[in-house]
Parts: sequence; C-alpha cells; structure tokens
Amino acid sequence: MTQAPLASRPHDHSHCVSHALAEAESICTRQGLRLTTLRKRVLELVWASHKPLGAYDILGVLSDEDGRRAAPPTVYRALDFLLENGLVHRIASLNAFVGCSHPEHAHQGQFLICRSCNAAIELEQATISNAIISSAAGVGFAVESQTVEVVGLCAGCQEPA
Amino acid sequence: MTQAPLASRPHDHSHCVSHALAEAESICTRQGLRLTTLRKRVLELVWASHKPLGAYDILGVLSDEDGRRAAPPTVYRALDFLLENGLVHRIASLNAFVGCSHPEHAHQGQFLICRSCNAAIELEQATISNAIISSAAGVGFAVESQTVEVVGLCAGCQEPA
DNA sequence: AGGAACGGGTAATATAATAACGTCTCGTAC
DNA sequence: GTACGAGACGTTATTATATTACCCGTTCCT
Repeated sequence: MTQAPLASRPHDHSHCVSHALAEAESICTRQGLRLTTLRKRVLELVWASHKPLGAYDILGVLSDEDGRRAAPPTVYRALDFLLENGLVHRIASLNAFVGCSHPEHAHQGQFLICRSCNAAIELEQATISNAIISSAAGVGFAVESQTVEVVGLCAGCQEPA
Repeated sequence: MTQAPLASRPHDHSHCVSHALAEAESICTRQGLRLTTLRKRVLELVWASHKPLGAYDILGVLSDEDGRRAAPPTVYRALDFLLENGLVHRIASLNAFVGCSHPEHAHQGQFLICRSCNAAIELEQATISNAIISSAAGVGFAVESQTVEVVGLCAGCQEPA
C-alpha cells in the first residue's frame, strides 16, 4: 500500500497553511486577481485544518476577532471568490468548504471524508472520473461536472483502539 | 450506444408511479414495515416526476391538499422512513429527494442530473464504485458510503434546438 | 386492561444561503 | 491630480433547509 495521505497523518500543519497561502498569492498575482485581506483570512481559516469548515464557523471566527459582527454575505462572497478561482472546494454533502490541494490547475476534486477524524482527503483519480464519464456516455449523458464524496475511515482512524 | 434511460425520454409516467408504489407496498409487507397513508403519499409525490423534489415542495403540496398547514417534521419523518428503507434517495448537491428505481435491494445510487430538464437518472455501476473503492484503498481509506452526483445534459436535452 | 412502541401534530429554533442596496477604494483615463 | 467606473465590502432583511422538543392518540403485544 502506498503511504497514507498527509491529511490522515500527524504532520506539521503550519507548512500546509503557509504553502497554500503562498500558492494562492502566486496564482492571484499571475492572473490579476485581488487576494484581499479578507479573502486571504478566509482561505487561511479554511486551511486551519484538513476538516471541511462550514461558512458559519468561519463567520463565527471572524466575528470574534473583529469586535464587530461579520454578516453572512461577507463570508459567502469570499468563499465564492475562492471557489471560482479553484482555491477551495465545496463539499456538498457537508455544506462545508475545504482548501484545494492542487490549485495550480483547474479540476474537480474527489473527496474521502473520514467519519472519525473528519479529515477530507482530496483525490484526483482519472480512473474514477473516466468510469463516470463512460458510464454516463453509455446512456447518452454528457457529463459537465462531477461530485464524488465518499465517507469511511481514513488510514489513521482504522488502527485498533 | 444503448438506449437512453426512461427518465430522459417521453414515457407513460403513470406506470413508473404505480410500479414504484406497488413495489413499496410489497417490500414493506415483506419486512413488516408500515407504509402509512402519509408515507405512501410522500412517496407518490417524490415519484410524481423523475426530477428530484425538495422537502418543502412536498410540504407545499401536502399543505394545499389538506386545508391545514403541514409542518416540516411531518415531511422529514416520512422521508427518513423512505430513505432508511431504500425507497428514495437524497441528492445532497440539490437538497432534494428522488424515488429509488431499484428498491428491492440495498444500494447507493449514482446520479446523472440533467441541468436542462432536471431529470435525475439513477445508475448503479460497479465500474464506478470499484474505481472509488480501489483508489481509496490505495491511500488506506476504507469506504463506507459513496455520493456520486453528476451534472450535465441527458440524451434528450442534447438534441439540436 | 396496562403499557411500550410507534406515528404523527405543533411550536420553536437552528443552520445554510441569498437578495437588495449603499458606500468605499482602487486603478485608470484624461 | 482629478473624475470616473468597477469591484470589494458593509448592512439589513429575507428565504431555504432541517432539527429539537414535547405532546397526544393508536396499535400491538401481553
């Protein structure tokens, strides 16, 4: 078996965060996009762990750290920007958001979500998407976007208690 | 190409409904489950088309036909029953529910959702779920449940306007 | 008949997302 | 340097989706 992904192993997570932020800066600069303070902060919060984070969780943190009460549109607009530019993914089955591991190229992730530690592991397996595309083609359906969200136990959480 | 599925072609839909209801009756009888009037009515509404239906849409219809105002728990309880017993599926990306085409055996569907006509076509392709299971196994992840929801254009809706 | 389990009504609340509108800021043309 | 226009963000309100808690009546089992 290949090694378990970072998200399901202990690791120096500050590297993930700083790497993600640096990548985001570089992508935005290259594309003439404005990674404002707010957007950067939201991205940072989403990356605070590998667990998908709800919009209202983000809202809560922002409200706490400003004295003033952040409102939903503030967060949703930042998330929309990050989604549009491939910096985060939305997990439909959880109504939550997670940092994109490979923002440098456009893609839709496939997600393995651990029901024990809640970490979301992002995959990008052609075998999966090809199986979907060809099954769909078999009934004359033209695929435009795929949502693949899998729940189970990650490598770390399967260990005997 | 094999023939496009029923859901994306014109057909006598009353057959779908009556077949689904008959199947449901038979399954519930066999398993000692109570397919009450309410549950049956909700199932019928979900099957009213091949388009996934929101809980509050169902609620609206129930409210109209009773004079009195149905409340959310009424609908959600019926839906929970139908979900638990495999008679409907929930489409997470739409917050909506659709009748299960193959309730006779336990399974999780894979769905092709047409963005033009909104029909949801249920697949049950081993190639897809095996691709998921083996990709997951490759990173040590043990799959328990899968959500596969694909958006695109069904055969009928691809025809030249 | 007694009582547990289940189905369902009702009110309130929680959670997620969007609409509509105003103001400020930044980059650019002039 | 100033005026303009687009984009970013604040603010209030509203809509959409889902759950909690509590109660009552029926069914079914003994």
